[in-house]
Amino acid sequence: MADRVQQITAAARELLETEGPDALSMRRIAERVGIRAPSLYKHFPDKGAVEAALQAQGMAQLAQELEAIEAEIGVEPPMPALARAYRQHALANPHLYRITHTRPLARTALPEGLEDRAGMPLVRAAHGDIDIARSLWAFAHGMVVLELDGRFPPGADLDAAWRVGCEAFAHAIHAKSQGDTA
Amino acid sequence: MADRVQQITAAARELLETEGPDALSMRRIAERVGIRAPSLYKHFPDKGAVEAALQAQGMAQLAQELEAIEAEIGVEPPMPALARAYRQHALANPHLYRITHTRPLARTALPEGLEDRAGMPLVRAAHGDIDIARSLWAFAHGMVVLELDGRFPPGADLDAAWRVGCEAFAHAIHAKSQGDTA
DNA sequence: ACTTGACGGCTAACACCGTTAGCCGTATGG
DNA sequence: CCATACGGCTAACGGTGTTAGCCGTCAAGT
Repeated sequence: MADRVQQITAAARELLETEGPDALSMRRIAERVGIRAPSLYKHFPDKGAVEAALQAQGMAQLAQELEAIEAEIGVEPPMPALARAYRQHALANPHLYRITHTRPLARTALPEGLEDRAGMPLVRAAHGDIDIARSLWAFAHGMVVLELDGRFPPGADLDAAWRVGCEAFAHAIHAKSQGDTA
Repeated sequence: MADRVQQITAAARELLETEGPDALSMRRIAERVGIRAPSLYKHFPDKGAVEAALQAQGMAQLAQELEAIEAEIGVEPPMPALARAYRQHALANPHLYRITHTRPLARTALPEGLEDRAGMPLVRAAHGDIDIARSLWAFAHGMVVLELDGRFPPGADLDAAWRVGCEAFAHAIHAKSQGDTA
């Protein structure tokens, strides 16, 4: 009889990961918890609220994994490692990634500061340049969603695309730092 | 009594653009055409097929707009103008862009060569380097979907993010060309 | 100790969704 | 003249999110 809210989000997450987003229905979630669908509304106002809870989970997990990579590498240039971790997170949790990052973010339901925390590794990689950080984020997100949606041609060399993108941004960061100190 | 298929796709497109993706139901489409929902299945095998027709429309329109920009600019560096056109297309047709580019592409329902045609402007901007073209595409797509989903912070300077991204890729293209001739 | 009220289940139901089965009028071609 | 294909239709199925309303249990207050 642990916290029902937690039980429900756990059931939702398992359902999402094992059977995909179409299986994420209120009735299926309730079934997994052992209650009926209308009872879910005693704990969540609507389906969007349980999806928001999943977004919070996805965001927290991404933040944690990126921070782990930052800690692992030393003074190495962080970009290729960060990019690899970002892509790996998305490929390992495709449905969670999509529900977390490919729809409006339920910011009010998010733990304070979590969104910023998830973004900081990229900001640090960009030496604090917020514009570069945002375009770098867009690049990584774009690569990931295009891959998840099967949008690249079948034989496309995505490692190469990631590499040239990372190099382009690494150069931009380097040039910006030079310009700053000059 | 013009081609019912065309009538249906036109109704679907109007519905999508004016009321958003939730309004794109078989019953609503049929209502707009003046028939009942089951009759749609005399012309399309399922809802996915009419969505595929919309994807074809979205892809063709994007290709045409990018080609128009290419023709308009002369030997100027094409990237900022292409990026502007790409973004403008997405912002002007947000629902069409999403249905066209943020799900698996129904390639079999697409006119022959259209997908390649839509990608060629970016390939040409990348001087034929397919890896740069793909990462550039990911950058543009990422910027666009993050903006459409309201993922950037409220006051974010997206023009600046687009600019630094374009500059980074422009430099990569330039460097690659130098390296090729060297 | 009795009552009250909140909590968290439940069933029934509504309005919608995509889709199928099966019927029927029309219009065309052999 | 007949047959067949075309393109409408109604009825229905199983699914969706969600609401209304009922009821048992359990804790707190008087």
